[in-house]
Amino acid sequence: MRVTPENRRGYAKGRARRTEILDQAMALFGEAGYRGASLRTIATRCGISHPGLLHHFPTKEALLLAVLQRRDDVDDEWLALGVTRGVDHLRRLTDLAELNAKRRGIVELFSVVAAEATSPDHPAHAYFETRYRTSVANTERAYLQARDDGALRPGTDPATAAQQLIALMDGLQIQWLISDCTTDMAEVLRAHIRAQLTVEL
Amino acid sequence: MRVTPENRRGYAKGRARRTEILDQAMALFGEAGYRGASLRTIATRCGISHPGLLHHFPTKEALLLAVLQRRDDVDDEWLALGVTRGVDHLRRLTDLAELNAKRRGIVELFSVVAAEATSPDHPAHAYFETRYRTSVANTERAYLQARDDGALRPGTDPATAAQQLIALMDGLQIQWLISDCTTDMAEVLRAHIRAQLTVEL
DNA sequence: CCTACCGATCGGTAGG
DNA sequence: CCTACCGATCGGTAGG
Repeated sequence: MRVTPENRRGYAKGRARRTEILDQAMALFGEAGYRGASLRTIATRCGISHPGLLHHFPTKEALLLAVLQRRDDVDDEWLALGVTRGVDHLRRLTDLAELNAKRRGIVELFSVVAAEATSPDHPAHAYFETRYRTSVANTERAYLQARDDGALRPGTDPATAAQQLIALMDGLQIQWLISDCTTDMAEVLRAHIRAQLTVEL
Repeated sequence: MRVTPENRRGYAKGRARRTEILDQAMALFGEAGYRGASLRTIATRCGISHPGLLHHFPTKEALLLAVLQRRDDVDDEWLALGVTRGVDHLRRLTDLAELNAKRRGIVELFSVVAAEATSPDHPAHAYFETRYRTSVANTERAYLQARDDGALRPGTDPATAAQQLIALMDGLQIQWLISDCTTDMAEVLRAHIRAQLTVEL
């Protein structure tokens, strides 16, 4: 197919529409959960009909997975996985908590859908299973590197510390959401990590 | 009304039915969340029709609140609130995690519904708001008592430690559920608390 | 991208 | 406790 100005406009429009759908879907999945969100509501917020939405994403399930995948891509890039290491990586995680405190929608999305997805038949079950495994593994690697750098307090087990840190982040998000954002997630996280280190965070 | 054998049997039967409904509702709310659970499914599992269920609990919302309240009553009694104090109370919380590892349904119920209830319009929103506040307050009191007993490591702030411990318990439950019960919740909790104490846990 | 529709399911009520 | 029903809403499809 020849690339004419019309074609380019058409593709750009389609991409913009897809992005708008993903944004609105993220917000509603966060507010109402996957089960509680309806395609009609998402579509209306985008100014289209719900069969119009299904033209871009064939099923509700595909839409959810696209939303989750996009958020992960953005956050993984922001975390600079593979670049930062050791204590730097741990600090980066507290920075992420600080950033998340300005993005209620994203925090809602992951908190609510992760809880839903503990059911084995939930469409995002496998996604979150993998996500937790890799999150804990990445964090354990950071603790191991911190130990190699002599920054880890003796008696701190990297594997246990990794499970703790990921659990703490998730639990704090729930508290932050239910307490109407009065919990200082980043500061509570930093206090936890500081107690594990022999160096400044 | 005179207490005849017939009355007693009638009341006992009603109580037994109510208990069965609460048990089945707890299980399904945990599996599917509040929004995802239907009164018809709960009723069928009890061997009655869904209008039959609504004879015992007037609305779905009332049923949810009754389920949550009953679990809290049982757990508060088990925790022996007001009896155990200081380090004993912290140990009691790790014992609760150990007990919960044998009660997947209850863990699911609180994890899934708490996440749902972060929405301000969720029927259990106020319930969880209060629940978190009192849980954190009770835990902070235990840390303060531990400090008075000279059992708390210097530099550990009781208010922060309380937020951490509650968040850790909630986050570990999610990990435990999604990892198909391979996470050792109680042991990870104990490692966290030990690092804060100058005495044995 | 639309309108119009499908069958299924929801919480709750009427009336017994 | 039941049957029978209400209006609303759901995800998805037909057909254009």
